[in-house]
Amino acid sequence: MSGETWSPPAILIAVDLVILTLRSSELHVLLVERGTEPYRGQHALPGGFLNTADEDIVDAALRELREEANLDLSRLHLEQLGAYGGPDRDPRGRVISIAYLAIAPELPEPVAGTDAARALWTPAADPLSRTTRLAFDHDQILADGIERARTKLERTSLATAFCPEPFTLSDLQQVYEAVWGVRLDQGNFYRKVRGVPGFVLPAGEVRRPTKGRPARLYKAGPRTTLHPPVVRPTLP
Amino acid sequence: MSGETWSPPAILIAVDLVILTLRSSELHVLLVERGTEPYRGQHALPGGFLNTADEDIVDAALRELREEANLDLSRLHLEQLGAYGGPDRDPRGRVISIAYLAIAPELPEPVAGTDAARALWTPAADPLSRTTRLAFDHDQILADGIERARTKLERTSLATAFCPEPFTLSDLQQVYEAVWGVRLDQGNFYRKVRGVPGFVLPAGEVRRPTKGRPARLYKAGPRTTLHPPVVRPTLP
DNA sequence: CGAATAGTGTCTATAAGACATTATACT
DNA sequence: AGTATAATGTCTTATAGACACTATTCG
Repeated sequence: MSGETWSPPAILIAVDLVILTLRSSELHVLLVERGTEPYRGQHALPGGFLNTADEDIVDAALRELREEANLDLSRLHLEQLGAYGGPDRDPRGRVISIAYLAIAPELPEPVAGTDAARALWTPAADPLSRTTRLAFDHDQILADGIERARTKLERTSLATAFCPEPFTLSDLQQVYEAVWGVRLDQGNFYRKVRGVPGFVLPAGEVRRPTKGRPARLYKAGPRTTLHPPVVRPTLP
Repeated sequence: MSGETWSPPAILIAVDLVILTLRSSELHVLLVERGTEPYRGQHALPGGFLNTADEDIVDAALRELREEANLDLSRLHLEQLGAYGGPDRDPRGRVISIAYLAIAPELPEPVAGTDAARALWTPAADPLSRTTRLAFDHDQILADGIERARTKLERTSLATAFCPEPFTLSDLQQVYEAVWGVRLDQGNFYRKVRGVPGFVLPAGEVRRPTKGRPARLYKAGPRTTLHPPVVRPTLP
């Protein structure tokens, strides 16, 4: 840090959110349709500008989260993805966006809130196979967010953040399958999960959809880092 | 910039660098001694403010890198750590810093450059055991940088970025041992590394320190992601 | 030769993958 | 009974860890 007396460059700080959840066993991301230029009418990640110079960045992310999505905020995972902002990112001027990854269990009423009319859940298919391009560099941010979620499933208990509590081990397995886009062997998955002490804790019992044997219920345990990790099937 | 209804919050964008390298088989980080307030005389990560509103952030990071460290820029790894900036981070006003992790092999002359007098390599011991506190939130940034390097050693070929080419497998092993702070079995390490196709490629042969059998030389291969990963010994 | 470092081989414990089997609900 | 889902068990294979052994240089 050196300079002291020159006027600061005019740079706007934005916050963008990659909000992931599971809907009917599929990974979904919350998008909004832009009502103003630029990229009017196109889909984009929810977000907005920092209100004041002394607003905390995480607070701004939480504010946007409340405005856009009606999620279970009590069990919310929120982490920063990073800063995005090439000089030509926004035609209105220099904008640097701090992107956040948010993960929460689905709620009965998925989309409602101040700006709800503009918000919609869309399948978070791999950006490559995505038909429409997102505004700004949001395709890149979304891809980074999904990749972050995928890698963190291996070594952290992030998967439980997708599940309303209490959940069954089948629920948890569906999280891994949906986020990774693979099928896992049920028996091996059970053995793995229950072999990591503190990952999940027993809760009670219930039957789910009037079909088959009732499943045991669990809640997230105190362990946040997984040893040994739940390894993703090797692709190459 | 067009005329806006509200003037943008006065926010300064800074770039800070966690520059890691290996010196005499120990992980070191480049620090500078601050010559101005605040935190005058205290150690800090090298960095500076964005020059202009249209300067690319990565360019600013590279500029600081050139100013502070005389490293092998041809084999440089540079990745973003994230944005840091609580409202009270800097007493001079609102500053949001984009932190980068830089990794490069050591050069014969380690520190020299424009602001070289202020720069010094210090052992990157775990921040907990560190005796002096860094300025601002740089202890946190440094800890995040080291942790990022540690996890990326497992699944990427990042370790080769620490080694001047060509390198021996012992050199590479020392990288893992220094960054992870563990001892690895040589035989198992050889088996592992050579079992990942494209991780390292043969180069020639040489003897290193007039002692013992000469070691084969390698250079970094095309593979950047490691399958299967080089797993860190389980701690808990 | 001995010391020192490089590299290979081998045995064992552990974890993963495939897959069969049992368990418990429902209609 | 028949079906559907949950949970456990078993066998095989791959991999990690420990460690002994051989190889090649130097003095």
